[in-house]
Amino acid sequence: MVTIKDVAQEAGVSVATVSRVLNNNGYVGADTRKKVMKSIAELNYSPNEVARSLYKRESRIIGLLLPDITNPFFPQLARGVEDELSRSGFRLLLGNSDENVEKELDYIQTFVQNNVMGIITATNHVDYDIYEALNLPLVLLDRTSEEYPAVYADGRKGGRLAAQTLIDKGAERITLVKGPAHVKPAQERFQGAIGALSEADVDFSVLSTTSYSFEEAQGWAEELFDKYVDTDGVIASNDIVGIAIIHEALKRGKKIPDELQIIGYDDIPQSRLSYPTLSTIRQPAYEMGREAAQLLLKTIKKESGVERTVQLPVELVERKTTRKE
Amino acid sequence: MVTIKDVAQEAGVSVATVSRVLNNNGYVGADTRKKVMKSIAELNYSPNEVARSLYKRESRIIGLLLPDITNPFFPQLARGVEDELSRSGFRLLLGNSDENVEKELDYIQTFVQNNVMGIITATNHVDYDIYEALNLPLVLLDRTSEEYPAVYADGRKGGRLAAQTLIDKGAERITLVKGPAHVKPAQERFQGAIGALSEADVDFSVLSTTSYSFEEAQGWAEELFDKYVDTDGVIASNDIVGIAIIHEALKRGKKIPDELQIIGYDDIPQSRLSYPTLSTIRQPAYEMGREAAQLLLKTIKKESGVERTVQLPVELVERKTTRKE
DNA sequence: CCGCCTTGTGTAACCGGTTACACATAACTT
DNA sequence: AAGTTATGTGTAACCGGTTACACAAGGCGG
Repeated sequence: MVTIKDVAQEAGVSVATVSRVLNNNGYVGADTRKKVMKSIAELNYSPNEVARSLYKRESRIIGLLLPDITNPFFPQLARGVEDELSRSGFRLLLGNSDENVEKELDYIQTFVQNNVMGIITATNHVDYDIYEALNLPLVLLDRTSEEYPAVYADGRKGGRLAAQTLIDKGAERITLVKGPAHVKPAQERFQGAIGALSEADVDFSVLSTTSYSFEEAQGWAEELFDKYVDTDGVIASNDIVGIAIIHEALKRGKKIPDELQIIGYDDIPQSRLSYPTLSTIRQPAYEMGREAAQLLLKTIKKESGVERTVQLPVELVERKTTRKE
Repeated sequence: MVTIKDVAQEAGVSVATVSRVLNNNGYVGADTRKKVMKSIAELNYSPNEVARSLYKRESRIIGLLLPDITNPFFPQLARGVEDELSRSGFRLLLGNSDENVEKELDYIQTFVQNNVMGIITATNHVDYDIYEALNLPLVLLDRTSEEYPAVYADGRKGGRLAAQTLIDKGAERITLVKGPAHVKPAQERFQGAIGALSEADVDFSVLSTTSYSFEEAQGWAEELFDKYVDTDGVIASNDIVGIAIIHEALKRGKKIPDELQIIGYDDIPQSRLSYPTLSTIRQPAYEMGREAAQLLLKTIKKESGVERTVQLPVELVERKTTRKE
């Protein structure tokens, strides 16, 4: 490993001078600078971030904690975060929590141990002590909070919009699929939908589910049609479940959207590739990731007047699983 | 921030003793140990990994470089790597290269600067100097190599299997979709398919594509049916493109699998949710990630007799876009 | 010509851990 | 009882950077 000492020796100067050249601060004579640069290039030296981080008590790393990168909604968040962060030279320490408190605390701890400059987290447990004790810039992503800066899309409004859409398009026996109870955004969109349904003149039933996974989505879909045989409108808990429902409906010979309308949530990329293409409530995931990164960067730089929360708009994307009026 | 000094002071011992307690090495008296433990708990101390890493010249971080986490094949690899690695207390520094050399080199450099203990990379550029100069355990993932340990599934065989399947099931005018030229695994499966097609008695044509993205997949599908109107069997470059082709085919009123058979590649989770469900060549992505992590860990621990390469089997998954004999 | 400011560079302390080494005491050996 | 070994603990060097401080030399105003 080539260190700053090697460079100093090669250039015939002290390590302090090399450091000054590297960081472009303090006084350095023009020809000294040139010599040092030459030595750096010759030795192919690049400074050790760990040593730097130790002294400065900062780093160029931020921690990103997501529930499960395998759920297609999250890679987009992650890319948004990464693309924005890497423009400022930051790197990502990534963790999947599986919505599990222990894993989460574990990751947060190692983030801290590694001197991360900030944390972006999609947690359902902001209330835990660890976040409070955390003396670090923190941004919640895809989650709301009064205490911390947060970037999210309006789940209540989204749920409402999903329900209202089906109502407007003439669904009369709506089934509302409720996402996992411990996942906060799932509950918000559920509440929104319940609100709109309650105010309207429609029958509806609720199917409770406990996961978002591909493996189980098919099971929920089967359960749905077994229990609510004559439903003519389904509000899915997310697009994965929505696509599973399309699939099961076609298998059972239901005509979409004439006999059955379906609306998803998230607008993951593959929703445009389902058949029929899935109407859904779009959350701008990539944008959310970018916004969270920007917010975190501003907090790190201690810029004044930084927004506490950024709420991004949800939007109805009409495709082929809902009727044209 | 509470440091080892604080703990030492609180417990009335030296930092060396605290360190010995932490690392469970050297001699420590039973009651001293107890005192130290108590102080650690009281102060809620957890050691700074950065300082540790600096002295030991090692860390509990490994670098993972993937082309694009937004492509549904890769999150599975990433989860496999993470799940396996976290069992040994390692964390993941993640980068997306977009198959772009500069980004790749940039990430590799920061990995090194952060004292990562090893790197897992899905690169098309192993031949670059930087990997050679890298004095670090390296494992290639989803890529083959003579020089470095590698974990991959047999692309040639997979391509061959895809083609042979369509031939066996009676397709007579096959279209082979060729993935991006700079992506190595894409070329291997392409070569495999070409091989099988050349040996058989079928007409076939090749459609060249330059990306795997959701956005463009639909375009490739349209182009395919515009150019090769009467094709009755498509070998897609991956499942995303495969699903886009199903979609376009249904839109054009083709009967699947009677008039048109389609076979994908990868077996991403959503392939089970397409309609009709996509027949495909399965790569065990999660397993591949795990294997790569295991291989890397073994290399780090300098275990002897570590395999150079792990080739995982590809497998035909027959679903509804291919005929039953 | 003298005092002061600007410029340029080196020395050494520091960040928070780990560990080689020194030293002291207790426990065995023979 | 003296020598040897095992046990327990502290001091200080070290990892590779950054920076406070000291010091020297040159430029400039009065």
